Amino acid sequence: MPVEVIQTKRLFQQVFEQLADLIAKGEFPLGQRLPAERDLARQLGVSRATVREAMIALELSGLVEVRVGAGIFVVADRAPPPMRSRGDALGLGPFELMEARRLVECEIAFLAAQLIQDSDIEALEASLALMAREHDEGFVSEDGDRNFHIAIARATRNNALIRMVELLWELRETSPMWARLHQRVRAVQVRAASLDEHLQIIEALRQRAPDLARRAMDAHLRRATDDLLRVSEAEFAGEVDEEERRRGQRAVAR
Amino acid sequence: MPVEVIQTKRLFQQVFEQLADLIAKGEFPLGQRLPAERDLARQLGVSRATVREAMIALELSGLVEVRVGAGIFVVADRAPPPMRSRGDALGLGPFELMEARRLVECEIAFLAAQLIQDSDIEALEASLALMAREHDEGFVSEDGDRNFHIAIARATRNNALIRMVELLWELRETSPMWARLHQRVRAVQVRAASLDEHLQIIEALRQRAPDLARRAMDAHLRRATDDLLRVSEAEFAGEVDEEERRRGQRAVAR
DNA sequence: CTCTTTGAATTGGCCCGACCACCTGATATC
DNA sequence: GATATCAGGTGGTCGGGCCAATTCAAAGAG
Repeated sequence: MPVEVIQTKRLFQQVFEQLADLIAKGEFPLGQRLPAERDLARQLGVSRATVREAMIALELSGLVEVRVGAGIFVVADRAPPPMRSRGDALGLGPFELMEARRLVECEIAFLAAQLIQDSDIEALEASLALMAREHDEGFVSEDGDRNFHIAIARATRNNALIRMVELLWELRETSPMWARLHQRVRAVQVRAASLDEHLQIIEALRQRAPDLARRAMDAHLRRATDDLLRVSEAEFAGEVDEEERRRGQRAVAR
Repeated sequence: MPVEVIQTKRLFQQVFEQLADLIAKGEFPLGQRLPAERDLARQLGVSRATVREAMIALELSGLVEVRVGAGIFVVADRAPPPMRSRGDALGLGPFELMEARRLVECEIAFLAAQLIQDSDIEALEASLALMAREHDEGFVSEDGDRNFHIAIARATRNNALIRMVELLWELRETSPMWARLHQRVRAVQVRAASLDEHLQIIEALRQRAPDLARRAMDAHLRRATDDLLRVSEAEFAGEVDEEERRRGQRAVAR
């Protein structure tokens, strides 16, 4: 027989949910001060410590702001985003990522070439130097690579674009297939080629040549996709599903 | 003279950060039990209530798991997403958003036209119908618009691209300038034009015409940017800073 | 000897009352 | 009218206390 789920939630969670609900329903309008902790505790029939714990949860959720000595104020009426990346990202394959990167980073390079400043170029060269150092030491972190691509986005001075490139790298870390595939790619060592391609991208940006920058970025990402594809064919013959495989080839052939 | 920032952080935050740091550094390996709350309180020189508040923060961050009667266990060694959207998004302007949308959504439309299936087109028509209904009733939610653009991304079958379009709409909601600007745009009513443009995009996708779809999407987003620009000139002469203004005009003229 | 029971120790959950530093707004002062 | 002052309210922190859940080893049953 199916058993009932007993009130297993901790008190502060119940308080948190109730308050979050009231805020969402507009019972506590945006900007308004919540009742004092002591009052809430009395009204809810719990101790002040419990209310405080719920407040910390509300604060971490970005719903309220605590102003010492003044009170607790509503600063948002709903929790941010459900953070869909968790669920969705599980089925996210390496070629999806590369396809998305080619789609946006080429255009970002195009735009960056029009807006880049000398200080940005210095940042790019620093990232390249980091990659070179990592390469020499055999210590292959991806920080250099990541910094490089984010630095280009930064050159557009567009926070939305920066955020998007960051998202792509965050998604990569949640992709289960990625780790294994990319480990193989690193073993095959293509870092030298990658370094050279990055250098060409920098050169195009330095010349403020949008079309050239876009082409250089496209070539870079296309080769990276090729490497992934080759490795996936060699080592993971049955594991990469058909749709993914087609995506990889389409990305190359398009 | 530059003043020092006083230790204004609340105690539980300091405890939280210290513990999160120790966990990240591997001092408390993954899966291991943390010292008892009472012990931590004694070692840290704070009260148990403070430690408990920090624990709640750690738990909400997904770093630890509380098992009543057994102890508190490390379940992850780093916070999931840096959730940069908060900080960055504050300085995020409407034209940044539109620039980013034009950059990626045009290419997405191009790709979608190659991969779209009949079921996707039905979803698009449903979104359009929702928009039309919203328009007739004067009840202008943005759900229809949002669904429409996400549905196009969905037609690419690429989860990374879908996630990116979702991100752009999430960012919009955190943009302070956006709400005010867009409210004005709605007042000027351009919904009818928007509906027609959406229809043309659907038509291009139905014909599986990539270039046409890209152009239609570009025209749509360009007009939307134009409207924003016009409103910002009329109503917020001094409030939109110069960089933002240039971005808007560049986006139109490019 | 193995398996079960049981109970003491440990742990987190929750509450109480108190004190402090800080913020705010009304009051008193100039 | 502008400014300085002060009392009340607010969150921050503390220490102590009791309870329920968990654990695990010792005691008991087979």
